[in-house]
Amino acid sequence: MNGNGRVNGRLPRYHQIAQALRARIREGTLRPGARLETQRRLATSFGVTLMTLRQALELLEREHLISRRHGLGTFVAAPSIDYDILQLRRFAGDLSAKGEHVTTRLLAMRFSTPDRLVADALGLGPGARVLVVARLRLVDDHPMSLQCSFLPALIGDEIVRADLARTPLHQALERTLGIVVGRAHETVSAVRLGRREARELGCPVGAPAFESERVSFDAAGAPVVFDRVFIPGDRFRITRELHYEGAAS
Amino acid sequence: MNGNGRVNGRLPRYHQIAQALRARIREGTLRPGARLETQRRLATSFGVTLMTLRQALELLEREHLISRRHGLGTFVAAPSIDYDILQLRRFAGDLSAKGEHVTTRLLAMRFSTPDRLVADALGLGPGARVLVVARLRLVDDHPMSLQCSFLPALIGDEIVRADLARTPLHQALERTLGIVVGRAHETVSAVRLGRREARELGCPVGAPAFESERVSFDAAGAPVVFDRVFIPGDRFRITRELHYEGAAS
DNA sequence: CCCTCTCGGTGTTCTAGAACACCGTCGAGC
DNA sequence: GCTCGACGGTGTTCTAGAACACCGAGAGGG
Repeated sequence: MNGNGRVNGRLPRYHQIAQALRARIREGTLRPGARLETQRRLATSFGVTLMTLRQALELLEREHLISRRHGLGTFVAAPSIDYDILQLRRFAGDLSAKGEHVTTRLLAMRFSTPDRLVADALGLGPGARVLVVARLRLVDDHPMSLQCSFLPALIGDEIVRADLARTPLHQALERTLGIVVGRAHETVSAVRLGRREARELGCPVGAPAFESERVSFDAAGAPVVFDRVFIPGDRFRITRELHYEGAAS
Repeated sequence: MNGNGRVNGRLPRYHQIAQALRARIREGTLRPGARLETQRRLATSFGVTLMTLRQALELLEREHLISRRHGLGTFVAAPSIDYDILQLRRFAGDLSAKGEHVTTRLLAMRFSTPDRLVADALGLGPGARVLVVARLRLVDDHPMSLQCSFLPALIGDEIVRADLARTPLHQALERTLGIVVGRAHETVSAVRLGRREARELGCPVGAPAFESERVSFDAAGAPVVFDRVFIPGDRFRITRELHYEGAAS
């Protein structure tokens, strides 16, 4: 009747519902293989429409937390096993090991509202505030990479005081808040440098560069920090060593 | 008013719509970066409700074919494919699993003298001859990567006969010569596409791209093949999952 | 000149209801 | 005893409309 859109300023209703169900699954109230209540029943009990509830289920299915089967029901999916075998080396940027002189210059640190990609990655609703930390990494006083980190406001409040020009962010997180990063997901693409990035890095606009976007998660699986890094292509390379096991048949 | 569900026995309406839009993108009626019509307008022109149209867009967004931006519009995404760097070599296999149509076009195969970098990597003296194999990888008939492989003449003599448009090089090496690649070293950098690469890949000259250079070694540790691959940055991303073990050691 | 605020356009979330489509089961008929 | 068809339960697709939320641009104030 009212088509209210959103009454309160928080997360969309279907996100909230998804979170609630996620919690039930994580806590074991809903065990793998168990069948959820009927969609209609769930909708009623959450006080929303069937369509809205289905949006929530959509999210969960995309995360492989549930599986819906036409005519049968909705089931908690078996936890997918992460068979990540190879321990990937770190970026070859571990230059400090090579005796290079690496420094960090803090460019900016302020609160702001993130763009959609960042907000999504951090699981924040639109309008949430984050702490943005912009840093320039220099090798032998030559700009090497431009890094923007985004932290949820609650975490950012505590981090603001740390001396991020000297202390690695991960270390600050651990010491100040006891947060340990246990997992991260990283995406690297090849892009052209924009005006601002080029200026900070001292490159011509449009120079080829790596852009890395990384989400780090704490031990509980909650997103902690989003990093966006630009590295000019002429100053950096990714190297890796591959080992092909057992050449199976 | 009818809430028809499905009148005909075919695909759901929103799937049909998604297909129609997919076709427009593939055929170039909608070019990357272009803005689609308003959701409301599209809904009207397809004769469906906003909600139904949005379901179609949902599909396309999940496929990374479009990107929707609140307050701005819906845009055709630059073709881009997530890929796990760990499995770079199993290129075709993974994509076809996603339902993409992957083909290889053999551009050239001839003997020539390699440049210094290649010769060094293969442990050859100056003036040695190598077999050069240039291949274009296409995903859904759209150029995806340009790959040049260099093999020492002795190996190349046997490989010339293989149908490299259909047979993976590694497979040909194993079947024809019993050579099994056991290890490889790869370097990835961000570069600007040169004239020739851009032409083959159908990109503007100077477009940002990944360049991967890889040396593969056989079980005895002898270099077997050198690969140089160009992948436009708007069609490819490296993704990886990192796991930080509990500060072991 | 710069900052702010409003405004129109665009995507987003939600409602209330209806008609399907798919699945397993159970009973009638052979 | 076995097969097939109806049935109830469950997920799926769709409608028509409404109220938001977000963004960029342009107008107005400092």
